[in-house]
Amino acid sequence: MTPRLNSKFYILKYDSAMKRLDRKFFARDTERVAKELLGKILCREENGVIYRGKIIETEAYTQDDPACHAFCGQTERNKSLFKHPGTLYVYFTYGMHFCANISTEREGYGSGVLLRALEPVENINKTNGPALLCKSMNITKALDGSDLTSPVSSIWLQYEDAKLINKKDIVATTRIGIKKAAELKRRFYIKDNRWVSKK
DNA sequence: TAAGTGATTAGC
DNA sequence: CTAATCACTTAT
Repeated sequence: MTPRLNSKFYILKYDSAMKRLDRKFFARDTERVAKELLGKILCREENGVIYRGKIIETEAYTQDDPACHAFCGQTERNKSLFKHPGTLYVYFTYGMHFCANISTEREGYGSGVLLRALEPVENINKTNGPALLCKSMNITKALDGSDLTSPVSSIWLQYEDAKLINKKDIVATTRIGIKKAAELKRRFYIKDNRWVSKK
């Protein structure tokens, strides 16, 4: 598979396909995926425009966790959390906001990582909160169920050779905006990053 | 600290 | 069916 230099379209498709994080990355322990997503680049293409942001804050949710949307089992709303790892779960809340998660572990088990904040990289600006980042990239319910690992998906994670964020630069603390299981330290962010959502 | 805003879900 | 809740944001 070699890109033809005279075909812009072909190069774009080739480039995108080769750079995407694959299913194996997501098919692991949810907390581990939440930590390793820090520093990765979330990409979204719409109408020929590519939006990019570096993930700098995440939260882990597993089916055995009372704060997880999947805790009471699968419903029409949360079904994407149960799909194969790397599936996007977008939900609508407070009558006006969308939030995005990525399913983890294995098919049939309801778990995922909430994307809470990005550091702008390309064509986005206000991204320091889970609903703000969705707004900045126009992530809506229409994308719920998307396979982030598919070479033709309009939303994906860019593969980066860069090293994982050093453990000493990852802060692990309590999650925001939940009442149940509020003591669990399943929120992770890159230390000293100015785009971390405010408490 | 409270309002805005409507889908989702649990409980009759 | 009804009512409470909600992994948020913005403006007081």
